[in-house]
Amino acid sequence: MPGELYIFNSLTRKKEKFEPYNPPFVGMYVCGPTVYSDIHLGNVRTFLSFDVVFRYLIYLGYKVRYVRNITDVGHLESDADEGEDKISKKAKLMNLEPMEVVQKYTNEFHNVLHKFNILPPNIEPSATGHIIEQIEWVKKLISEGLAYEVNGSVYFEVNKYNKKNHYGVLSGRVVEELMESGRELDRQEEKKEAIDFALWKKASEGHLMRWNSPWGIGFPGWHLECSVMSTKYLGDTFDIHGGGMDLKFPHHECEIAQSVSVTGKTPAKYWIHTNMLTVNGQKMSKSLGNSFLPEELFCGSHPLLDQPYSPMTVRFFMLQSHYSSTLDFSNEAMKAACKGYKKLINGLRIIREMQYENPDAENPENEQLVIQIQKIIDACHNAMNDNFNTALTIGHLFTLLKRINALHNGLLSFSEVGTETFDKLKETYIDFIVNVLGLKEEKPEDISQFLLPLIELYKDAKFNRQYEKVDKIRASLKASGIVLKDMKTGVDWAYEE
RNA sequence: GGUGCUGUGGCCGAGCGGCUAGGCGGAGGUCUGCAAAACCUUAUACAGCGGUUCGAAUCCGCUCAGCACCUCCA
Repeated sequence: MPGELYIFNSLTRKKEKFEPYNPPFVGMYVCGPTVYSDIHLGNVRTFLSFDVVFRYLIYLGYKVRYVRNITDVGHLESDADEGEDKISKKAKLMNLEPMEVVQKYTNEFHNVLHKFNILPPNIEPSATGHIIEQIEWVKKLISEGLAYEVNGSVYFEVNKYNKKNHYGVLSGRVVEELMESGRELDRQEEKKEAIDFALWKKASEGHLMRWNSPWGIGFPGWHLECSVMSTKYLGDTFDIHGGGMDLKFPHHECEIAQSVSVTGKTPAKYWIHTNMLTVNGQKMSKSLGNSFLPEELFCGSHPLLDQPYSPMTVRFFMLQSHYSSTLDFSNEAMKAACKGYKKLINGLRIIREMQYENPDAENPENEQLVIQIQKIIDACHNAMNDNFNTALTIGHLFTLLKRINALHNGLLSFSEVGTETFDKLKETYIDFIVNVLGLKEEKPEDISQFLLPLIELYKDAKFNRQYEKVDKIRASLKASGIVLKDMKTGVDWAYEE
């Protein structure tokens, strides 16, 4: 039985015992992508990290409602609430309707996550689907006296909020310092203070995404959607809120300020922030030009890559580090991960088929061994319970794998392990790899690479009149849905109809 | 300038006061027609300098190197 789960809470900067508000239910909100372009591998890391959190909570028996949003409006291009909306800009560039851009990249996003075996969330709300709710929130914030309207835009007044609350609880920032040490902030004609942030922006003439509001035609600010949607689907208070490190400030800070202002409560109990994927020690990001797309990775087409890497290799690679550490991408590390992954997954194939067999009186149950295996099984749980330490878990799984392989090739007899321990070993290994870590077998799709040499064998056997062999090959292919066809022109194959 | 983080053997990467992490790679061995796989054994570490402690990779101080956030970013 797994013990207690501890989570590092960014809000308190401490590891805390996980006690959901309303067990067995758990509410988890994770900030999703802005769908204005393809997601890169760094983005994938974040969603992968939360996928494991989601999976492990389910594994522990919680009923999880996982909400991950799609940002399809309001995310501005340049600094300090100025500049164009990212989606809007892309739409102009591609000569598409903004919602076409949104759909295109949302589809792509789903596609990519699916390849990495990342489970879909239970609810995936979009910002544009919640304009009405967002307008309601802006109204509330104005009536609370914490927001003000200027020229058809509405801003959150951070200073005022900070009098009664602490703007900066999460990121450890102090408002006074923020105001002093800010960068050139001369462009903020509208705002009272540079640190104020937009709740609603007036749409200029050419702006493509526009909605009617009490303040005129406009669109919602970026931070608002998460406050609105998280509380709508998970309640004023919920258990886990997650996102990448780089969202901590200002995005999550603003979110807290908004939610506290409207509901009077800090929205989430546990905040989880995942760390960045780096390349040569630098954060992977589009602007630095060191990012690559999952698709480029799968076919090895990017200059930084010297070979293709499969989705599960990448998944394994990422799980070998802790979500809270930076992870550096390199070809060497990926190649090592590729081998490691295959080793682990070969073990999965073996143990799935393996049955306890042949009790053997000469080798009675080895008490030491049994204790050792039990200990490692417990260690797997303990590792995951300790703030989702997937790297350690994998380490333990490799130790279990040694026993599995030894059983497989007869270096260890089943009776030494005993039925009970064997069952537990099998269950743990499969459960952790498949359900918790979300790793799966990658069966080669291109069957032709097996087919051709097999067909050669078939021809040889036929030529030598080894019909037993011929029939065997035929049967085995048939089992895979392939039929061989003897024709005058040679041997061909077809999918069985 | 402010806030925070990191520095582990050839590479990646856990560990956060005493006990072999692990993977890849290296060396030796077992098995095998050969090979591969697998199994067993093994070497190579905690950026530097001080301090606390019976004991430090792990705590404290300083130094050096690097990163992230403070602007859009997962």
